[in-house]
Amino acid sequence: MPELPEVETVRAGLAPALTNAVITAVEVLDARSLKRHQGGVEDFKATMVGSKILAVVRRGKFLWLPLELPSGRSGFHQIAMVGHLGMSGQMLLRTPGFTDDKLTRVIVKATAEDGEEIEFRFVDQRIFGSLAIDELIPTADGLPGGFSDGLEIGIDGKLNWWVNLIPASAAHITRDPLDQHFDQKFVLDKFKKKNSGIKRVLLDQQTLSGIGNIYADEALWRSKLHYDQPASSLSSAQARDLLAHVREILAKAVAEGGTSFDEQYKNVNGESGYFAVSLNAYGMTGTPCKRCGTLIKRDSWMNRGSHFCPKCQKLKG
DNA sequence: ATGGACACCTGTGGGC
DNA sequence: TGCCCACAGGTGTCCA
Repeated sequence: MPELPEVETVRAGLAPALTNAVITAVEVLDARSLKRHQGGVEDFKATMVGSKILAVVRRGKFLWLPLELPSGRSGFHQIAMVGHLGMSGQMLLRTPGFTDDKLTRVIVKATAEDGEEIEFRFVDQRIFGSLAIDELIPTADGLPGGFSDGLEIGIDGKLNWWVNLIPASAAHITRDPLDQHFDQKFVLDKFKKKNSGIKRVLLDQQTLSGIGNIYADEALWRSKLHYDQPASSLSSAQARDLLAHVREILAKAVAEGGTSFDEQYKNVNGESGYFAVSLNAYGMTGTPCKRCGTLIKRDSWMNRGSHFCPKCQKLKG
């Protein structure tokens, strides 16, 4: 479910509450949500409790919280709690005692920087998402691992230790189109080399990250491209146009708090985003194309759906 | 390299 | 009301 705009909405919501918060307790209601954690439930709890959250960082659809271990246990470890929302994950901020969240899998209790007691709840219907402790390793390009909140420079004027690091489990994810170090030439070169359909390439998190089924369909609709058009067949102008649309759509969706159309995407306060009203293709099967009036079609594609205008988005060549 | 199938899961809505 | 099927914002792996 959540793609870059939804994950960024969550990140931006978590950051003010969790930065410099100290974890006091962890409750694991369903161990399957920790399946990507090497070491089991007790190990996860032992590492988390007492640690301080230094920031909330995002690349593509991955989020991580660099952790400062309590003194005496710090050693040389550079670690973070890595979270992924999968298809149905939510990260909610609650005050203790709030009881309305169904399908809660993990609760992290913490004392915020201002002294308030807060709860971070990981809610996930399908359990494709996960939380895990992971090692932070240097980024391949030596640049910041992801987007955070301008906390890169510490109070001493130096870069914080976690800035140019990335969780080992997310190191294969390339930069997303909203990353200030996004390498457009790298992506355009990949397009030229790939004969796969352009939608498949847009969804490949090792080509560019953050795009999922909604925003792929939306970007292709705006660019008048068919999902199976080979990436290598795009002209340079078409490829650049497509990336411009991708950026524009992602930025607009972030500004509107993401896309919500059921109970499966909510921000940290349990509220829906507003981008759904801007959708032109995704989920619009059978409604008139807003450009030409032809009915939007849904094709089964890669075990999911592809929504497009059969007239505006014809396969060419 | 590339495409396809499938595994991991639960919940909802439509048709009969 | 119940049952069955299709479908859902993702990722990783295995196989032709």
